Amino acid sequence: MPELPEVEVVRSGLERHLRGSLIESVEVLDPRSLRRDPEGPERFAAALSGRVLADVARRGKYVWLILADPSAPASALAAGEVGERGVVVHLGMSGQALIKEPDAARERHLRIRMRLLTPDGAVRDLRFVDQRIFGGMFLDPLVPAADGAPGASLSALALPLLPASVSHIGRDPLDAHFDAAAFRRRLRRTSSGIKRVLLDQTVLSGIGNIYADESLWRARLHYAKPADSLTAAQADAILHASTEVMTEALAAGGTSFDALYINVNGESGYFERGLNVYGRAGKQCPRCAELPVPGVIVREPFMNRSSYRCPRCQRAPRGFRAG
DNA sequence: CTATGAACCTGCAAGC
DNA sequence: TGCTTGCAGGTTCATA
Repeated sequence: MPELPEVEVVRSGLERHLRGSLIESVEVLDPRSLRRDPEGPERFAAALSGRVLADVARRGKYVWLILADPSAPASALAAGEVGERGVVVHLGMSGQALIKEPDAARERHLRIRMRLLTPDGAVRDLRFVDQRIFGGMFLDPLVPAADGAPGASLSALALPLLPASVSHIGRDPLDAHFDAAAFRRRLRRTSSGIKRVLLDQTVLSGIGNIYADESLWRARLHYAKPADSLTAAQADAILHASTEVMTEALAAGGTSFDALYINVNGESGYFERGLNVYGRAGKQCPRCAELPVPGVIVREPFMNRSSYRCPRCQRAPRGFRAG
């Protein structure tokens, strides 16, 4: 469910609540949420209990909690002295990371609970709630970023590290070290449809089905247009559009269609009203609305899901056949 | 290497 | 009132 803006809303909320907090205990209520953890629930809980959280970082749709170095003094936190592992959190389609009072009612899909002691002495829960269990948590070693730049798109400590299992994920468009020239070169190397490329998290990360469609609408491009047929200007237009739409969505607290996507305090974002095509089949294209014959948004099957576009603004490439 | 498809899950809405 | 089908903000792995 969540794409970059929604995940960043969660990351910044976690950072605000978790930096410097002590993990007192960990309770794994459903081991399926630790499917990707190599050592299993008991060792996961044991490894985290008693540790302090130094930072919360993100690349694309992946978030990770960085553990403080247990042998370093508290003053080392600010200097970026951190432990060797991070706790990766991926929300999948329906995951939530919530900060709650410990006695708050148990959520229906609560999967993992961490009891925390905050630096100012409060006791809080970090709760991982996930209806569909496509997301999860796992412990992962931190490794140097390939380019030596900070491994995360955003975090307080600009560490040149990231979890090993996130290292294949490309930088996201909001990352200060995103390489636009490399992105243009990558597009020229493939004849895949542009939306397929935008959804490939190794090319650039953070874009999912909503923001792919919204970016393509803003750039007036059809999802099936071969990447290697795009001009440099069109490639830049996509990059500009995706950066713009995700920045706007982030400012609005993300996109929420229902109670599934919420921030760490349980609040919904309001960017749904900023969407121009996604989920709007049968409605007029906002850009065509003033024309004599306005375009009407269509929904088309694409990669076992849906694509939304305006047939007037986003013409099919030559020889394109739907389905 | 690229490109599909299936698998992993639960819940909700629409249609019969 | 059921029951069935389709659909949902994602990723990974297996098969052509």
